[in-house]
Amino acid sequence: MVRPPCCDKEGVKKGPWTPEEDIILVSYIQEHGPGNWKAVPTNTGLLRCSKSCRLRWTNYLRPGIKRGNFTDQEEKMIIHLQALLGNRWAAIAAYLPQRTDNDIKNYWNTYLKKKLKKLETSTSSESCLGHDEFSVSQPIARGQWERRLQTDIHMAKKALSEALQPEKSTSSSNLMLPLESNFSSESSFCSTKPTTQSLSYASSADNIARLLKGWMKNKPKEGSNGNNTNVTQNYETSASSEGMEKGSTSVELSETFESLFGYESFDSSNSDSTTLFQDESKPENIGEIMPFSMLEKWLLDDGACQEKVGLSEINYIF
DNA sequence: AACATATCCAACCGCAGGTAT
DNA sequence: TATACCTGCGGTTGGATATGT
Repeated sequence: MVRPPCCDKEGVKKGPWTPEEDIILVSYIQEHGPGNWKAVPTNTGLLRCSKSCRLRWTNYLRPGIKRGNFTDQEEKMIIHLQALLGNRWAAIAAYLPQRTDNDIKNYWNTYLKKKLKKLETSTSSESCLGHDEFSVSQPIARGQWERRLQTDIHMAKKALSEALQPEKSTSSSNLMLPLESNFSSESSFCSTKPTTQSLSYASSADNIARLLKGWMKNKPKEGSNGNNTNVTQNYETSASSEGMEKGSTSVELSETFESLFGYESFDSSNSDSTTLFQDESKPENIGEIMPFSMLEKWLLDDGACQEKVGLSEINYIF
């Protein structure tokens, strides 16, 4: 069938969003909830296509998005998940609920890929083998790759274990940094690199995010479509993250990590368990992508299990 | 200081899958 | 069943900024 292009209409604005447009969009979503994107430009008067509105919301304005400064744990998660899942950024983003697929994709393309390549080059130079990070099918190179992965796995496990101990979780708390603290902390926000544009506009986004705070607390009214249920749950979670900041308990933190790494989190039948994954992403697909318990074990289990499970999975990829 | 080059990342594009009619 | 529409995804682009010469 012939599909009309989405954004080729005249009078449809393209390019960067202005703070004013953001406020209009956020105000509208605040009132009606996300979803039914087709109606958004019409109802708001925004000269944007529905797709652009949805993208702006999901990638930038949506509450609970953590920006900049990927933590070590996040970085390792991305590396491992990319090795397991390939360039399925949405699936990877499902494991990092505070990050958007776009963010992860950008991070991978602009930083991690180069970093891994550099690592691989330095490693390969030792063995006088020329190959990039993805051509590790050669036995010798793969051995080196596996060793590095094992080290990474070990470090990730260690970090996660520490994260599960609230009193020690200062660094790992970044993994679940709540929206407000994220924005309120200039250092955490702009520590990756001082981008003046990002900073200045981040302030706008910050303000918009704060506008949403009241809404998160008051919970948006039940939407007319099915999406809103999940989205509402997501905002509840955001609000609870806010609670974490004001006085997080070990139970909350543990639950958060259970949500992050728990198999039950993906059981759609368990509608009562509100998790960070229950947003617009498709948790039910994750089970299809791979057995999540495998990854769970890989990252969290003891060494023996780690090597058996993790490496067999990695070998499978290669 | 001026220019060239590299880097980053928000946004766009096209395609695919799901759903409604 | 066929068609139209909506939404989500991954790849790519282009403008802004940083860095090097």
